[in-house]
Amino acid sequence: MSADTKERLIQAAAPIFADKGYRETTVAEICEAAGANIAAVNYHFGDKANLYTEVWKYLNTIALKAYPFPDDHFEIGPEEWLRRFLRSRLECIFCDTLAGLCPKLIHKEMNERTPKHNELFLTYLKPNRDRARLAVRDYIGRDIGDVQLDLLTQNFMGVHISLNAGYQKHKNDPEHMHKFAQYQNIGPLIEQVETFALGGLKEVKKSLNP
Amino acid sequence: MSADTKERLIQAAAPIFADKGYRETTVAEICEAAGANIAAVNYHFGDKANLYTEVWKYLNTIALKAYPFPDDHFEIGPEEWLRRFLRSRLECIFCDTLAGLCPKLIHKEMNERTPKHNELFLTYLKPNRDRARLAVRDYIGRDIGDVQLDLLTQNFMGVHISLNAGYQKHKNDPEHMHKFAQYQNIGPLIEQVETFALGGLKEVKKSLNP
DNA sequence: GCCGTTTTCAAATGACCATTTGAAATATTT
DNA sequence: AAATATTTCAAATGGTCATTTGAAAACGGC
Repeated sequence: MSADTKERLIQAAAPIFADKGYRETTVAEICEAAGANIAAVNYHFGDKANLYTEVWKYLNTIALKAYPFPDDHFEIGPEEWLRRFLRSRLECIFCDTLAGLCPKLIHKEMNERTPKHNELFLTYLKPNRDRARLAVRDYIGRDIGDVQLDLLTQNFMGVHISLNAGYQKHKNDPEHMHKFAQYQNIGPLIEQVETFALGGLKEVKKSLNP
Repeated sequence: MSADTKERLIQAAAPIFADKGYRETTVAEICEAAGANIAAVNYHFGDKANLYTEVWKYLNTIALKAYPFPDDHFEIGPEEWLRRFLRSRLECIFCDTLAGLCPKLIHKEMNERTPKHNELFLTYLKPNRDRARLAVRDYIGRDIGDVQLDLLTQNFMGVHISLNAGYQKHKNDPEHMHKFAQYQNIGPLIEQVETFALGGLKEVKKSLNP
């Protein structure tokens, strides 16, 4: 059945792309994992790059459903929004369900210029950054230059991004395995990260006092 | 002259590897840039991977000389050490001399598993992380679990790492060009980043109060 | 159960690239 | 300057992959 093979290809490709990135993943191994013929990817998707964007769509939908973004911050205020945003990112990174493949895929993409990089960046990544920037601006609450705001947003976002990078890097490393993954109660760790990120913002806010 | 060609290859390869990473760089283009024959890399270095490690050695030496690490922190104290460490990393990232290629190369390597990854990581990256971890531990100054300390170190290091990633990504992007690069006076920006990173540490320290 | 369409398949194609080869050129030694 | 070692060179080799091809198989409407 056609639709079935197409779905199987996406589901088989997702963990492989997330594990090895775009270039290191071969069409052959995806097809093998999906139990499909070597020509299946080109038949169903045209080429490897299109399958890759389908995998993004697939994983992003799953992750967004399991770890939704907080609503806009007009009600809860920017600080609480930032806290919830960060928490949902961290929970997604450290979860071991399918949704966890999404941060993994992002991590791989961030440092590889795949054929679809710009499209993916604009569709899936930039909007989040822009929303966070808005919240950071409102949190600071006074005049701050564009460059300074971009820098601060980058710092804030960098907290979970670099955690993601470190986690992906060491997750399967026997020496580091114990670190976060097998830590039963991840809640206090997440709180510590929140304290760090919000603490950084707080000090910068303080330093901007007139 | 032999030694001459060898040097030329390293110097020509450095900016190319730093720009495109290991895999995307072809031996052919390195040789062309160096004005050498296609066989020169294999003749002088054995293979592409060995040339790559030579480039690491070359750029690391240059960067370390221009932006040295602070001395051990028994005299200046851990907070000042962390501040100086961060500052020297940031200055290196934002400089536009040859030394700036080193963070660029690191950035590329971090997310690509080159044949020499483990060796390079252990030689050039891990020692810095371990030194920073020591300083963070002394800064906190009281009992903190291994996992918590690793996490906090990762957060602190992540500040400049993710800044490096963002900077490398957008440096040549016409829309973002203005952000940091053409900013004449980078000092205040660096101070803001320091405030963020040290502020994060400070809050975590505070939250650990008995 | 026949016919047009869709999907699968194994084998071929062609592009890209690191590395090898062996001869020619250049440098070094005596 | 002859003999030897080193370095350069253009062309060939071989491996890896994405993609194509055209025939076979499965499917769906009638």
